[in-house]
Amino acid sequence: MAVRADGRRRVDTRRAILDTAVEVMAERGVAGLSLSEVARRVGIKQPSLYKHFASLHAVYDEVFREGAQRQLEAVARAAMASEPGLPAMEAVVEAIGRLAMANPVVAQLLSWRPVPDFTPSEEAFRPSVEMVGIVRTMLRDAVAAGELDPAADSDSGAALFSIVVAGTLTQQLANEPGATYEGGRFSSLLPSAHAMFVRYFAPKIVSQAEGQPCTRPEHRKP
Amino acid sequence: MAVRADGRRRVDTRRAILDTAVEVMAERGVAGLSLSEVARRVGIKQPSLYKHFASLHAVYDEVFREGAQRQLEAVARAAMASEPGLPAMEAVVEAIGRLAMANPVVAQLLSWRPVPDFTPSEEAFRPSVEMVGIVRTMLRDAVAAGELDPAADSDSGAALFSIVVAGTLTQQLANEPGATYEGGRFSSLLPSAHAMFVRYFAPKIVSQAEGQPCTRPEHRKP
DNA sequence: GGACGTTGGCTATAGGCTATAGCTTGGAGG
DNA sequence: CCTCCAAGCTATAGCCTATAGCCAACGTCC
Repeated sequence: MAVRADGRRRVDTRRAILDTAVEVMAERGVAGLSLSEVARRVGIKQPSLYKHFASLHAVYDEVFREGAQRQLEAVARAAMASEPGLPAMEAVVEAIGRLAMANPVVAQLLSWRPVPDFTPSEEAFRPSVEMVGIVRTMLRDAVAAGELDPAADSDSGAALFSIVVAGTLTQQLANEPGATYEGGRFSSLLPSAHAMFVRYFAPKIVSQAEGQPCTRPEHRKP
Repeated sequence: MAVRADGRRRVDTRRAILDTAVEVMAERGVAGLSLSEVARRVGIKQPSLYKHFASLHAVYDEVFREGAQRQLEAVARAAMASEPGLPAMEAVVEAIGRLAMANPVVAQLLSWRPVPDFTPSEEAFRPSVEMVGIVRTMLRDAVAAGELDPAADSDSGAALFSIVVAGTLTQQLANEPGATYEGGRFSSLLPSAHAMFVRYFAPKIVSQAEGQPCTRPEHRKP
């Protein structure tokens, strides 16, 4: 394996390019990435960069893939760590929210299409597809546990779930990109947004075993 | 007023530039606008374009301003045409949805920040600010009519409303940009998304006058 | 131990973009 | 009739992506 004058190996340079790319995007906007600027910061000439990535889009694609992968892992971890059903859903929502606010650039790349002509490759997209599967499983679990109406475990249920979660985060990123998870005007509403979803799909038939027969179902304070 | 060789006047050229800009954005993505391409299509040389707009950002700004203005008008019209309260809210949500799907490019420019370094001028943003005012009024009306809990008429109520509406539309635009309002996987859920909001802020105290005292509030089928 | 292929740099360059400078021209208004 | 200026033009600087082609050093294999 070839070694650079300063002793850095290929993998390191590749890593440096990706990290610097995210850094540049953070400063100039996702669509404002410039390979020339990245090369300058990494300390190589711009054409040398093409030894590591075939094109600007290839850099975007790799940032997308790694971001999707990390998101998938965070979601899987959160889902594992909690009881199946609503607790898992809550944990997952929080995990996505925190990750998005910690990596706003990657979050934008994942949830919008901000770069002209760039659509992620199938390969880069795979983790996202897998994540949708996890979400569907969570919904099924919550339905099975009697915590949600069966209607929640459907395409439109999943779509509404993603509307609520992604909607909150994209509003946050568009309007107050620098905020923290707790401090953001929108991101701090993520639990409420999730509660909105849960209430909408509240099960219609209250179990006869629990609660008084003639009580209105609890209204959690909005 | 000077007249061009082909008889077009200044205003017409300006109009043509703006229309062509939207056209180019539709083809190449919002951030993919190129003044050179616009000039080519309008039939003038690229530097001549600077006689009408000071910069690329100025073109974006004007597209933003006009888009925000049209959105404001659509919202105001929809709100006027319906009973204050929930009917007006429903009408407004539908109006925003239809307008966004009919002008996806402008909708993206309004609700994301897709262009590096571009933030709309205060002037361009004014209609959007005014629109927030209308939304707040609608929420207040619905609370006054006893259709929503007082908690809905608050900053977080308004934020949740915009999460639900903008969230639905941005998911649609990001994932299926070409769809129609009715056909879109997400945009077709806009009424459900709105219902989600309404149910979340359902008034806690049911008027004693109406309904049986011991009935669970209706659960509209999700 | 030496020859050689591969890796990862480099320079030069083509062609696209925004933006500025400065020239030209024809119609409007005094 | 003459002047002025709006709105076109060419030329050019300086940024960008991407390609072509050169070269040094390292690892490998005979």
